[in-house]
Amino acid sequence: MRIGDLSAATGASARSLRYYEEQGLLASTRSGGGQRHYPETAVERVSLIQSLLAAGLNSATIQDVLPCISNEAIRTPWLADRLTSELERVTKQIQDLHRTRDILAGLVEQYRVP
Amino acid sequence: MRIGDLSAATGASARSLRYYEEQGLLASTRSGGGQRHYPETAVERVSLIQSLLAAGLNSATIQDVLPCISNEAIRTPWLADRLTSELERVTKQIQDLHRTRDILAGLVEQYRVP
DNA sequence: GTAAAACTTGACATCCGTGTAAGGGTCAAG
DNA sequence: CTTGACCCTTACACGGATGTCAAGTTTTAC
Repeated sequence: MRIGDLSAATGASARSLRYYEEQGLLASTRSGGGQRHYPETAVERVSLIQSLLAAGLNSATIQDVLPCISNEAIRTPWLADRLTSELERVTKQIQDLHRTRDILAGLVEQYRVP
Repeated sequence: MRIGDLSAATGASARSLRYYEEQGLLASTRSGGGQRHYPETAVERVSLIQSLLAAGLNSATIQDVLPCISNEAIRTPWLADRLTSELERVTKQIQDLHRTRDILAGLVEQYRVP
């Protein structure tokens, strides 16, 4: 599939897909004329990238953390620690968001027009 | 309390506190020489601001949503709708983060050095 | 009264994923 | 072929909270 198809399938803009590749997060092959082609599996990979970005990981971290193009999955304690630390961060973030949601819910209650 | 005390009490930098005031989120009185003074209640208010910022609300939205300096709480259907919409956004964000946390947990499992 | 610490305003810098525009090349259908 | 849709690279801009520097003023401690 070409970049437009992948974009349509994932909701990521073509710009973003090129950026992911530039950051070493997403691989593509090129046709004779230089256009990118992706395997079907790219859809899931982009979805994963989007999730991790939304969770607050930056592309360098994702690059470290995902088995990728030039970066075969190497099992090191360091990598496991890194992942665990990100996991803890996200878990804390979820807890904080719960608190914030409660605050917002309280405001909604308070501001509701009777 | 002065800005340094409030900063220490909340973890927000003095820069951020001035920014909150500039955005109409935080009030202060000034001493003769022009230095800001805050009531004790400012600590809680800053904490609230920080939560809402962390939840992805921008300062304009927070200004709309918080009963504030120049912006007395006016109960309008519009405001309730706005808050509700933010509440839904945060709720969805929490759901998405749960999914991402599971993904990260899976990676941790997978990369763990045996 | 003097020095140090804290504060003021203003301006510019940073991050980083994404948008967007320019100028040109590729590909498939008619 | 030609045409229109799609894609390429390069480069610059943005948002928005926060950092940081500069030059000057206020407050506090001694």
